[in-house]
Amino acid sequence: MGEGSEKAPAKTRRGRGAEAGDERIRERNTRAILRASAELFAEKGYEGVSMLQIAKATGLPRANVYYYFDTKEDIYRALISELIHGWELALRHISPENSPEQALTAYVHAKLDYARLHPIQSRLFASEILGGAKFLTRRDRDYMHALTRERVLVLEQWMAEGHIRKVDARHLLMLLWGATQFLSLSEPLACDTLETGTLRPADFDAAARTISGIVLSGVLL
Amino acid sequence: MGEGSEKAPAKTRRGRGAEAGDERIRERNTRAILRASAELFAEKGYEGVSMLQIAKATGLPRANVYYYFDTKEDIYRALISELIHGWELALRHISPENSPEQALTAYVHAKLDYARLHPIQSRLFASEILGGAKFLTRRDRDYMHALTRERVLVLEQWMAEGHIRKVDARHLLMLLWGATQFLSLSEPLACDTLETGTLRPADFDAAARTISGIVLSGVLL
DNA sequence: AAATAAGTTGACACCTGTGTCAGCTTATAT
DNA sequence: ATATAAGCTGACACAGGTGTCAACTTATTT
Repeated sequence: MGEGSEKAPAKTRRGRGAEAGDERIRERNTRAILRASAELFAEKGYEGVSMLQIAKATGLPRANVYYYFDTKEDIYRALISELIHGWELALRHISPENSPEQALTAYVHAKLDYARLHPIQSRLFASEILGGAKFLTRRDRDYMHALTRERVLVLEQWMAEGHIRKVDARHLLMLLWGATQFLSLSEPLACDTLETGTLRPADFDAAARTISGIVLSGVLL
Repeated sequence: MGEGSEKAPAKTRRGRGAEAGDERIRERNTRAILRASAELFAEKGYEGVSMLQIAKATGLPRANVYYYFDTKEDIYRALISELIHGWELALRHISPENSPEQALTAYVHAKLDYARLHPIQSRLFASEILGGAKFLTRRDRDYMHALTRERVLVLEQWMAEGHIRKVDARHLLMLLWGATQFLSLSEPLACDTLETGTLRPADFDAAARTISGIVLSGVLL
């Protein structure tokens, strides 16, 4: 609905060696807004967050946020379009250049590392999908679909070559997605289950080992 | 915050044999409101839904909804407290009376059946957890925790007896939760991946077979 | 130092949402 | 038929949300 109207600041270089930090106010504030709003959106969903909340969390007056983003939707969309990166990064490990063992282990660990290091992005992505993926563009979805299809072909190749058991490659991928997302998305349940107050790196590590262990001995021949 | 103020209708019996349907208006409308609002909450989250939307979806004027529920929170809480049922139902299959094969297969199928037959409840539950489980009471969480602990003990028993491989039982449970939830929670992604417009029973069946197949041959000795 | 562009802000107009209430209609009991 | 309770509803007061704007301040250029 909103056109991506970018206000181009006149980028100018200082004569002297640029002091770190206080240059490019626009860049800094834009990032701060995105950072703060991601957490809010992940927790409360798109409608659950007001511009006032975003402004307060950023430490800016509300009207100032509007100087950088025309609408709340613009902020949300800017966040969403960044999210596919993590998805892609982990999936790349499932490649014909790796052995199935390497590939699946690396994938599971990469996915859980991402979940541990970027819990907010993980939750925001899940929240967007759960809400019907209404802000993902067709382009984004097509791109994800293409990525998925490539991995399906890799897995099916391994099956044809007798490296792994013949299962539905698509459902295997979804099993991995679901299993590797659970920890960060369902943090309250996971904490209750693990009888811990907060998820520690060791918990992610244990999850990675359990998941890759079970899936590997489940599919390897 | 809101006290559970129940307006007790004077339940009276008709003289003649009660005609089906048009008795107990209160019960019928209360159910209609819960039914309609569950779908909305699941999709948009608590804050994303207005009483007007609920009223429209129910087919009642807004003020009439307030006749049955004092606040929006009351509606949401009424829904949340029903959700643990599905959780519990599937978990019961993991019992010392079953063999590990039976138990795990039955669990996976039960969980996916529930997801297929009650997609709205599944999503609502996920949405509540993702949002931080803010409306689950301590009692609810303790109960779920107790249920989980029992299953962990069953699994560890099987490990001690040499029926299944030694893995972290808690993470095995979470693997199952995550894998069996993915299909209905991430419906848009699942549809893209499976190249289908809507999830059909066959898709749930394929998921159940893939998940139980991989996990079984992953943990059985 | 003067001019210009970038950044900041309080206030405004407007809309949507919540919860309440008095008074209405319909059903049930006597 | 009349009384009483259950159910329904339009209108209201209030709180909070969105997006805009003119005027102000600060930075950068010339």
